[in-house]
Amino acid sequence: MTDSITNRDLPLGVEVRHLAALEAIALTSSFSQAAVLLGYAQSAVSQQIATLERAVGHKLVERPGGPRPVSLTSAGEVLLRHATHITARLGAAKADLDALAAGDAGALRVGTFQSASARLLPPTLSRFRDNWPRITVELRNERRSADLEELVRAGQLDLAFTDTGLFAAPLKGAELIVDPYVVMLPPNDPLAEADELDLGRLDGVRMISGSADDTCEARVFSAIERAGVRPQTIFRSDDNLTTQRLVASGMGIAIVPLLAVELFVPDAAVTVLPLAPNQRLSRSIGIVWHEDRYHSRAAEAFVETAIDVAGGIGLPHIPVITSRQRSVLV
Amino acid sequence: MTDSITNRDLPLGVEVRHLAALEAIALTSSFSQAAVLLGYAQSAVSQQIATLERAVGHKLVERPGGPRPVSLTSAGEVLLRHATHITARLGAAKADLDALAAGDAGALRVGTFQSASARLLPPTLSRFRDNWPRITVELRNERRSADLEELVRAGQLDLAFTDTGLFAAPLKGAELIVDPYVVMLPPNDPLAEADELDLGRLDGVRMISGSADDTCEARVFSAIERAGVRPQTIFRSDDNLTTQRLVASGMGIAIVPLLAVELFVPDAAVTVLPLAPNQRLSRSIGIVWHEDRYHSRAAEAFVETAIDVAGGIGLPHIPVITSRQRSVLV
DNA sequence: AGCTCGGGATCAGTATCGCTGATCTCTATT
DNA sequence: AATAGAGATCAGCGATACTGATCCCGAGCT
Repeated sequence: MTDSITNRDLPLGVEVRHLAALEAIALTSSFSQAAVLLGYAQSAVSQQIATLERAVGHKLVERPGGPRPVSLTSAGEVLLRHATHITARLGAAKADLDALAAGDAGALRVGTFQSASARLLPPTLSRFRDNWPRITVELRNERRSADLEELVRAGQLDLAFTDTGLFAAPLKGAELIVDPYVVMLPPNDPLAEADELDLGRLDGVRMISGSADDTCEARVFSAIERAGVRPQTIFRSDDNLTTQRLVASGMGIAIVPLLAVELFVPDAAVTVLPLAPNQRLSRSIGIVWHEDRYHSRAAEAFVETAIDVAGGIGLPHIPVITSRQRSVLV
Repeated sequence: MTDSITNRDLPLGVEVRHLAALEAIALTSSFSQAAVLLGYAQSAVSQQIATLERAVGHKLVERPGGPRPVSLTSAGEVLLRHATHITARLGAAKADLDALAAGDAGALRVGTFQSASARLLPPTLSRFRDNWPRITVELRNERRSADLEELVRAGQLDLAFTDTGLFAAPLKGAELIVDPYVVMLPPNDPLAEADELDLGRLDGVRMISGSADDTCEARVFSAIERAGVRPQTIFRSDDNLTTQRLVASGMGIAIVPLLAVELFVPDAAVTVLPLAPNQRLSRSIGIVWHEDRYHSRAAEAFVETAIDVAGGIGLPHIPVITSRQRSVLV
């Protein structure tokens, strides 16, 4: 370590409230609005920024004068990036200390994405509630699992489900389940005759895909590419059940993680096939948290419960079952 | 976003200097020593902590009374983790603003690890110096590339070479070169007869390995495991050249990245063989930086130079050359 | 042009805050 | 018991971070 003590004293006089002021200004593009946001008089904010600018030795805010909105200079932008992280971190610290104080009560902020919510979350939640009745679980749904990780990193979430499969610092995590990709077909599709699907047969086939920026979609796309075929995407859908309904109505096929398939929805009956053995594709669903943050006993218990539930879903079963009696529909 | 504005005002009155005080106490286990460290009187620190404790509503420091050293409570530990990151972040902000001000002068803190330093760094450095003479490059060597990434994350380094091959947030990076693993053999070793080495032949063979906690070593180990053999590690060495000398003196063989091999050291002549085609193993060497930090033009240029140099090293060549005239020694 | 208005800077004044230095208290040591 | 070392406490002062009033400036209106 080059030694953080000797160079820590350098940011002489920079204090949290200055950074908060900078953020408020960035947000509102106005000193006076920033002031009301922070509960100060306008002159206070004006002086705070002046002090901050003196402290760091840079002009941070561009004041065009007159009624025009103010903006950050490039130095201001640079500092702002750090400021947001610092205040976020402080918020996280507060949350941690609250959680510590709350003990077995308090809140647990959990992030989920669609297909985790569908199958994994309800049983986890209900079992968790039985054992930790005084914990309020606050759920937050995001479309992309990467966004959830970002929220955990920023301290806005205590736990998040993820399907990226990697727990790089500052994230720690546990793997819950390996979820194989399967093909959803209209029940009477000719491709449904086989016991499995070879991606090579998808040339020109009509497909319902996920959003282009989805990790799932990326995985599927690269697998298809690897197989050297070009199906045609006739529709993109964010929503698993929508996709399934589209498939059920015969519009095309879809390749989705098994957990995303709703087997028992009457009007969305589809046939599910595994992929050919040498083309097997899967995602690993896990749960992550921030290594630096206080991991309450409740959070710990939530993770344990999730692991337990995931084990109970019995991944070994499902693909076997589905591939046998491969047309599963009500 | 749940909105960082509404809950930002919660850490009422917590300021940077309080966190700095907490850190100093954690470091010294003493109020008075913390005070001299920070340049305050002892009473000041005492009051700062008191204020901080009042602000967060937790006892943070355990004062056993008398001459016994103080320690942090669990709440103190929790807060400390955040505090270190916050102050580190502030330091990074300072460094960024300095770099911004310095323009084409100033410092660039670059992290390296052994085998990157050996081959990639010198030409990069010399070319960089030609174009950016006023930039001081501060080098820092770490044994493990993961540690370097940690330093970049903490803002202690502006750039770092890496061999983990992944640029997960908050790190961004560029790939420089793919470095294949090769076998180093004593020149007269019977295994050196072949044009390549099949890991399957390593059962019981004496090996010089790397440290057990090294990523390189982990990769090699798992490849060997996959091949289903059990060589015997007779020695572990951190130092590439030491390893090579040990091999040269006939003590055993070693599997190392090609860039780690010193081809022209007189008293360390070894034979180098590629691995069998289906057992090819490589690492990807890249260079990383922090996505939130100010990426100066100099840093940008350094990356470009490194990419350029890496391209010039001509990875295509070397393995071919070595496998042909496979005994390379002076 | 001149006027007006919105928004930031400035300034005086004050209440607060944060530091120092001296003193007090406590506990382990002798 | 006396001592020494370490933190808490307190008075006091100097710095500072607010408020509120005022000034200043540029854009847009008439």
